[in-house]
Amino acid sequence: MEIGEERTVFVDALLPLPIPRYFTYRVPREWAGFVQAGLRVVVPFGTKKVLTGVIVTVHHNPPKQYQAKYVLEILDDAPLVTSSQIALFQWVADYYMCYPGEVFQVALPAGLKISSQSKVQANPEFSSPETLTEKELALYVEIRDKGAMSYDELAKFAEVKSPYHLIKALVGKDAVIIFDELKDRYTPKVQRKVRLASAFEDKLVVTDLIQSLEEKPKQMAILLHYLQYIPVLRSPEMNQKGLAKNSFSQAGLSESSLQTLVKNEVFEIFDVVVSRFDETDENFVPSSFTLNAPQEKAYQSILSQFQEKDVVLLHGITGSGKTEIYIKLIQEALANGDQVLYLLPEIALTTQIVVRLKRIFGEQVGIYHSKFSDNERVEVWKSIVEGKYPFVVGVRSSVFLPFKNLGLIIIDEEHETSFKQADPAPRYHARDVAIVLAHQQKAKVLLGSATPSMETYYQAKQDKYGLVVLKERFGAAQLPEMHLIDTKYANRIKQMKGGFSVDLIEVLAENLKQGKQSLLFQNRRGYSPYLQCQDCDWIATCHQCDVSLTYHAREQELRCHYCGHHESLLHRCGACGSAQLKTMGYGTEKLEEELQLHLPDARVARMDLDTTRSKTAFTSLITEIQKGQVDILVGTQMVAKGLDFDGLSLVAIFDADKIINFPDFRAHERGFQLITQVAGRAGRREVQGQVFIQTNQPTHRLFTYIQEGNYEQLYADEMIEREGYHYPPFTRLIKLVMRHFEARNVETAAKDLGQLLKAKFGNGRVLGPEKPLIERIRNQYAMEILIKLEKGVALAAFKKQLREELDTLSTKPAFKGVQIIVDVDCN
DNA sequence: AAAATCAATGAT
DNA sequence: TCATTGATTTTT
Repeated sequence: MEIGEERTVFVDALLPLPIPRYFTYRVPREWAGFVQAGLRVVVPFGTKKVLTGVIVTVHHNPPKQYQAKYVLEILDDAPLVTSSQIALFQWVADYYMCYPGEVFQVALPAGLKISSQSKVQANPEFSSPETLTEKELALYVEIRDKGAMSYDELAKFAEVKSPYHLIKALVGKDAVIIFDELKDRYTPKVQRKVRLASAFEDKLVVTDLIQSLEEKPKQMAILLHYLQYIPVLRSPEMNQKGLAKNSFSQAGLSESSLQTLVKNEVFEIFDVVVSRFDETDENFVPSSFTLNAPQEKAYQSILSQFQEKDVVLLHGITGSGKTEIYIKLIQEALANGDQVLYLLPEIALTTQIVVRLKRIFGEQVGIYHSKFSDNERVEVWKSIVEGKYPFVVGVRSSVFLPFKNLGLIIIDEEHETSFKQADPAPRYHARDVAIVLAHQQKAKVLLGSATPSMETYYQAKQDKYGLVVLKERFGAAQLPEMHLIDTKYANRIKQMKGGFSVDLIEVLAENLKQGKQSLLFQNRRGYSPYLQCQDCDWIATCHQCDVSLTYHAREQELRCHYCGHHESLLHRCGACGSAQLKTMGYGTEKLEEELQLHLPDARVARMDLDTTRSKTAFTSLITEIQKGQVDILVGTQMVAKGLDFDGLSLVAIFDADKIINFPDFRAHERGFQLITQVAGRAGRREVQGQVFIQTNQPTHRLFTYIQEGNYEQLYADEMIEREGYHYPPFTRLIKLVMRHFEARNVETAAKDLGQLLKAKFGNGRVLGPEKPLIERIRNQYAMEILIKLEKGVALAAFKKQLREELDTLSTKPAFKGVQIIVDVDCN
């Protein structure tokens, strides 16, 4: 080809779809010059659908099998997705056995994905309704009355699964029109501002203006208010920035007088795009602090271990002041010009730690969190691209942000299972992806935890990761004192009042008398997990899941915590009709109520999913507790993470047995972590905290380890167990879940697959198929197969084989309609 | 994943 | 013969 001759430009785009390939589109000539990888494009896909994708490669190879469609739109001037991000998406897809499109889908905030939805509207020129059948007419009338309807709505209205034929008929008769609704979901936040018209940016003119308003006190007040904040006389250049319009109304000044001034062209109103996070603290002073001796030692140790190792584990007991060390490291990295990512588990993020980081890092910090609206996520993404936030505090999905020069990643509460995404693919572990991301960017990773995961601690012991231990609590704080309450014994000597032992009520009462706060932990929301008939033992269950329904007292409802189904409270047994229905078991709601009975003077509050649905509810509850307006807080595991209340001196664990008897190989690890974390909430200041644990097996060794804070012994025990039974960290687990509406279909399919995998990969490696804890959810039956891969197995090759095996299998008749989910490194 | 197409079954 | 439903294929 001649130099200078124009060649058609094509791009391969990554689309947010579960399809294992990129799609090629042709670029219109006018854009050919500036297309590049990382730009978002809007492309047609299928018949009448439009998607947002990202350019992965730009080339000149026309596809041979088909005619490429045109790119419809290019959304960015500069790349919004970096090439290293695309590489990371690919890695995640390979490792977690899903598709790059699925990773792209979760990585990109919805606001950055323009979407189209096909809708139908009535044709205004349609004039011959007599040609329609009765059904068609009804549908036509509905469409006309509603203005527009989506396919889904249509299908629902017409009570058919696929509305396509009906629509085709209506379109054929010219009764309706199909149209695409394109919507860019991101709307920047604007602030309405007021400034003086440029003619008044002169001292003399302003002085004249003041004189002319002598007789108009209301307008004068407005001008003076403005000059108070924007001293135009002294520095006219400040006028351009203007003053927030709402500041006038907040000061109680007249809206109409302001309007008059605007009309007289004294003031002008304009909009600026503002960040959603800038509670711009103009007087912001970075607060400084000094590390105590153990912290300083740990800090130095981390620095020196970073010389050799890319990942260091900071094992510091609760209250040892890990955060100060993080802050020091972050400050150092930022001073170096590096970006920093601070990963936190979902719930911990809405709390005090963020406030504190904001106070220290001011406008440098961006927050990436699901409790914020999607607009805010978009803003963080764009700002990072522009280099505005060198420091990001975020949840799981923030590992997919467009970092360019990360120097440090901190993963706090490293052991938290919420770092692993469970349901829609990609089922990734943010900690592990972060380590890959760090490697990619040549950054260091600091994992922090009081109770590290067995996997991480193992890596540290194997010398793969560095290890720094921090054993002393910060300041004068002491570790809490632990007491076990034997509920079996208490029951025998009739010292139980409902689920409360008399001892527990006594210590709560005593703490209340001393004016101190208590925390009652029970990992179960709602009023009671069962509703049971006293005559025939029948239990209310969900009609589409194999679980009991939880009674929620406030709504007077029975709820399924798995499918979201809810119904009003039953008054008669579903089997025998008896009215003797009784709530069984204890949820947080019931504990709240019983506490109130036992301790009528206590101010009891509850913190669980149900009371903290909104961001405001959560924060207002926290301030209430901080102000000391709550004596006893009843809460689920969300209280275990990152909450520090100074006045909290007593922690009670209502039912420890549930936690440690969980049928899972990680039950002891989880039990140790959870109870230690909850206990750590007690006595953060000078006062020594008290922890009371109700259990019917007080001699269980796990409690001894927890009481002694003996993580090492737990680790040693677990290693023996896990090596013996081939569990992580000695193996890697891949879980296959099969689902189908017919129990028999899943069972036969699972059996087939199990046999095939055993034959192919060896009996020892394949476990199951087994029924999961909950056999049926949303009317879908499930079966599980667990694959254990010992050290040294070539993972990538194995996964490729497994993928091929699953793909060929899914074409077999026994597998028709059976959904197979692959979960790598499952929890 | 979603929509179109193909195949099979049922109603008039 | 047409309509409806379920399964399979295609998407660039």
